[in-house]
Amino acid sequence: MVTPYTDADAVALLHRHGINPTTQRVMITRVLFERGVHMAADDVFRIVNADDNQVSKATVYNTLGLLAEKGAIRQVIADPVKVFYDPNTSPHHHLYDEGTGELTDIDAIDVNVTGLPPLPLGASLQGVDVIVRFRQKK
Amino acid sequence: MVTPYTDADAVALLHRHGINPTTQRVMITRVLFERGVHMAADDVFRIVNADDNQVSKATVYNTLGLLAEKGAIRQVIADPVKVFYDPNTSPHHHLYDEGTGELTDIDAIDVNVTGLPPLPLGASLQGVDVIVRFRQKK
DNA sequence: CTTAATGCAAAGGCTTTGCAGAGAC
DNA sequence: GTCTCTGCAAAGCCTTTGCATTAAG
Repeated sequence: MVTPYTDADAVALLHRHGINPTTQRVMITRVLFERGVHMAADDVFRIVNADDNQVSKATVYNTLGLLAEKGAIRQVIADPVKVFYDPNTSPHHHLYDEGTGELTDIDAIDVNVTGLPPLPLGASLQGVDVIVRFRQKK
Repeated sequence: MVTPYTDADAVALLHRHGINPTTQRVMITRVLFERGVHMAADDVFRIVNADDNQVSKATVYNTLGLLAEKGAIRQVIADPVKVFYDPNTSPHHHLYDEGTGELTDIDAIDVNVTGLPPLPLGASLQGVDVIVRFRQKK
């Protein structure tokens, strides 16, 4: 499903995270937030360039890295081969199909993680990832 | 810390998982289980070849993959760049330092994950990974 | 002798980097 | 004019693969 997400929305989001909203960054942001689902860098690259726009691979990688670093999106490490980028930054978890490499969301509403130990001194928590890995029975 | 872990222990472990215990496989198994900590394939490769033994990179990768597939060790996907292999297959979770890439264990004894949704039909659970990501304050 | 495992080197996929050119203010 | 961003291509890193060689029973 494609949620309405305008250039103005993207610009606002970028500003909110202290990122200079250039043409390419806005395009990349829109691709992610319109669809609202995590994708790999390569997916973003392909989609951005689908409708004749031109954004280089380097810019896609750099921008995704920047967005993640600034907290506008979230990196999801679940696949041994590639990183997913998730526009959903609210607490939620992931279901990972080891057969297909497909990643889907689990709402965090009902999920509770308790009993975690305290962090090392001077450390700031970046997030708690819960990844449920499954495989289709053959 | 290096726990006593003999060739015979390694052979027994391999047998238990239906793996033919060849010289190289025993060496690799010992490296992991003596130290008892997760390491990347490259670490294993370096250690195995440290004391003049000769095991090729391909064999290290193949063996680690085989051990993981057979359930003798566990793959940990926490670093965007490389896969860790963990000789500890009992339930436990991980603390990941985004700055250094260092991975440490969290006992699962006190950790509880509740409220997970049911799996898709015909799926078998491979595991639930909890990864606590932190970063040193600068 | 037959089957399985190993080693080497090359290839592959994802990501990062260096640097020149283009764009923004 | 200065500073930032972009694009291209090359390089980097981890991992896999193909195939000939070697070991095992």
